[in-house]
Amino acid sequence: MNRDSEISPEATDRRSRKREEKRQTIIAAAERIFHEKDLSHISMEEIAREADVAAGTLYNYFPGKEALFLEVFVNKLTPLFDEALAEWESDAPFKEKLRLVVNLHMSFIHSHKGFYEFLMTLGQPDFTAPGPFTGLVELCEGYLTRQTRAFERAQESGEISNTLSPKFLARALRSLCWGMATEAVNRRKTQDLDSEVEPILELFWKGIAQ
Amino acid sequence: MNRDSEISPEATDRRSRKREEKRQTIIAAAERIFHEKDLSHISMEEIAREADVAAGTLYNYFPGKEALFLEVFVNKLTPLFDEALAEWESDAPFKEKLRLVVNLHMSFIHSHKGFYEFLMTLGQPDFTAPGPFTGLVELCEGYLTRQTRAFERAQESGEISNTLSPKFLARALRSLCWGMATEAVNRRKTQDLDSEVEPILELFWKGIAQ
Amino acid sequence: MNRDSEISPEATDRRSRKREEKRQTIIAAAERIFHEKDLSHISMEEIAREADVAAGTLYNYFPGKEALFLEVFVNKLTPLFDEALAEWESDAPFKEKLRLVVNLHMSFIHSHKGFYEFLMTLGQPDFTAPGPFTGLVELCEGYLTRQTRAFERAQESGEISNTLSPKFLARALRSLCWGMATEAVNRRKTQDLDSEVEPILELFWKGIAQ
Amino acid sequence: MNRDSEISPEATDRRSRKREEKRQTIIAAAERIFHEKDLSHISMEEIAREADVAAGTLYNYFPGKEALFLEVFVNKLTPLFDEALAEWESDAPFKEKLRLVVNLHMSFIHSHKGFYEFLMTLGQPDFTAPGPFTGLVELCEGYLTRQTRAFERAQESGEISNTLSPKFLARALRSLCWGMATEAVNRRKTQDLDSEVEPILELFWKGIAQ
DNA sequence: GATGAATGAGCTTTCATTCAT
DNA sequence: GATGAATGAAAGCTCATTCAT
Repeated sequence: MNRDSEISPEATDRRSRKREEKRQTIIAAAERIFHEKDLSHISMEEIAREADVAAGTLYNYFPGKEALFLEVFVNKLTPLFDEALAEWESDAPFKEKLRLVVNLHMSFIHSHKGFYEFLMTLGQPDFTAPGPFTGLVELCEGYLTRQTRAFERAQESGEISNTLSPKFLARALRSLCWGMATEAVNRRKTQDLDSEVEPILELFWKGIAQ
Repeated sequence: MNRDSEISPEATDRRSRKREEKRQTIIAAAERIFHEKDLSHISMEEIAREADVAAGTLYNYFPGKEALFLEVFVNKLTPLFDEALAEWESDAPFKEKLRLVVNLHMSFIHSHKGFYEFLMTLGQPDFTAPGPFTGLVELCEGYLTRQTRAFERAQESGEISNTLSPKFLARALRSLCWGMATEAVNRRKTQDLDSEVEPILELFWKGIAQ
Repeated sequence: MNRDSEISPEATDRRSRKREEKRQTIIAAAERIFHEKDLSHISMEEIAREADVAAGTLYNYFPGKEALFLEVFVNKLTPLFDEALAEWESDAPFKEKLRLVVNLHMSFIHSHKGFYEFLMTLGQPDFTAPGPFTGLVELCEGYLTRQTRAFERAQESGEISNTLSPKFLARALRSLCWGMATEAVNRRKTQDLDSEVEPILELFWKGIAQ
Repeated sequence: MNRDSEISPEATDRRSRKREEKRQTIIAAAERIFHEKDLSHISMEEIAREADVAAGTLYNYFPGKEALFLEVFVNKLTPLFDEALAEWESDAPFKEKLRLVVNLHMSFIHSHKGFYEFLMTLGQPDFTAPGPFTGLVELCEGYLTRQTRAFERAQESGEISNTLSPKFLARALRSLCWGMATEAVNRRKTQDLDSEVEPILELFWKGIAQ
């Protein structure tokens, strides 16, 4: 009853809106830098400079470096995964869904290459041991699981061959997308990313077609 | 009569043999540690301890940390690539060569997971810009190029479909192998690595078969 | 007619009463925390949280951390010293007064151990040099002086031996109480604190008895 | 066989002698500063400056700040305790031993005031919980235990009254010495420290004499 | 050549204090 | 008056690299 007695609800609202905006400013700054560098080469000082705040300010918003990046990852990956899953669970023909999902991932990687590099390391002992990035590992696993179910259903309905396990297919698709996109991005041929989609689709589709 | 006049050739030899031995001792030590940890978490002190030399000694053999690891990578990758290329250039049926190469890569990854994780980061600006690991990037590119030629020849001879570019195929194969092996290693199901080879082969082969 | 003309005395009163209440709320919060931790491990943020106000508010009531704690100490010590002095200045037999005062101090220490620990550091250069805690040093000195006079009077009236200087006796008594209480509290034998009173009294009394 | 092969034993010796000297230089520097300030106000940087080395160098000799100070304390306290125990275990008349030990402690405090202040805080939860200073706590306890036995023997032989428990006496003596010495030092009347010995002795002796 | 002590820039993090709202 | 976000100067600590021996 004490501390709120003199503050109008609107003021509180505006403040928390501003706060949320700044959180996003910081996350965006971290993301921009992450785009260019390895996690271990990014300093909090650098993020602060990019976000145009003092170093100490970061700690008003995130308990530490790892927590900050966890949010960066989760914030970016969640909408991607949601969109992809909506696709998988639609009624379109399987090949169509495949094309759309590959497109989705490729263009995401196009603009978020650093994420995928980092995600490749999530299996390292440091991370699989319960730790700061456990939440992220789980997020990715969850997505993979639901993707696996999409392959399962397609096999059951006879849309694709059931020679290979659905789990293998989900992983293989992921590997192909990541690998190809990474290569393209690394070589700075990002304009060609779209042109990579059809070959992947063709290779993969021929590989699984009934 | 010149400044070398007092050193016998044999002594020089023995000295340089000893020197080379110590170089290898250090490289081997670095490799053992790299097997367990991220590059940025390995300290020169730690390598020195593992190699049973003083920290300063490392700098008599390598100009710095990055140069040391460059050698580690090159030393391990060269024999792998050589063996794989010998395979590609043999006269066996293409599908057979494919199986062998996939096997080769998967089992290498099995015992050198850290290498692949590191290699995934080589495309980052830090590295593609001329830098300490340029040599490594070139080594990998060279391998990829020669692998590409193997696909080219197989298309020319009609052994495989020529719908997809050989360069795409070389990269797609690499992505599949790395992606699948990494997953397997991450999940600690290393004993199952062999069982991954056949699915990859099947998916890929169906995708490219004439 | 002057600038206060629009504020009724009662309103002013109520305001200053409220202000004083909040001051006390803050002091009480700081005291509760001080009970558990070293001064240098207590943050203003923590005090604010405990007092259920914002961090900035503390600075409307106290110029800074040290000033805040100065008040904490003075507020707690003043009643203790007042009670002890009332005792010393009573007409009871000296040994009885001694017992009561020892009891008073021991039980105070029992529930305010942190205070005494802190007081032990007041002699450090940081503090004896005129500084934020000068007021506290003076308060303690004042108490000691009046306690010294109690010993003086007892010597003059022949109640105790006058071999030792009254100033020495006052300090020795304080040392004994603090030392023994601290030990007891440190050892978590706080339930035994009462049983420490009699030995102290006996040792001290035999030491000064006529 | 590798790393030592080229280094003569003398060189090794000289090096470790130098190392030990520097250790002592650092400990001495830390001690000088500790003499003036509270532990929590001393920074590693400051110690390094006083010892005329770089900040990082400190960490070549001690794993951290606490470990450094632990050594400071143990190094200074051990000889004091040894000397005092030799005294206690001698055959001199008890009163004589008492005088010597009081003298010993008082003059030690005279030149190491900071130590005693710190020691007073050793009972705090932070420290009694197993932690960096556990070793120090044990050292002090060990001394107190042996001092307690000295009182015990004196009671058994009838040299002193056995009304009070020997443990109480050991603690009371310590409290008196510390308290009185601290006061004297705080007031900068260090020249008068010697004159404090006799009053303590008189008070304490009358208190325990048979 | 080998050694390992010394360096110092860099890191992440904490926190008393200020100040716009 | 109250708020809490922002500040920035520390702090403790790590480590690649240098260099006298």
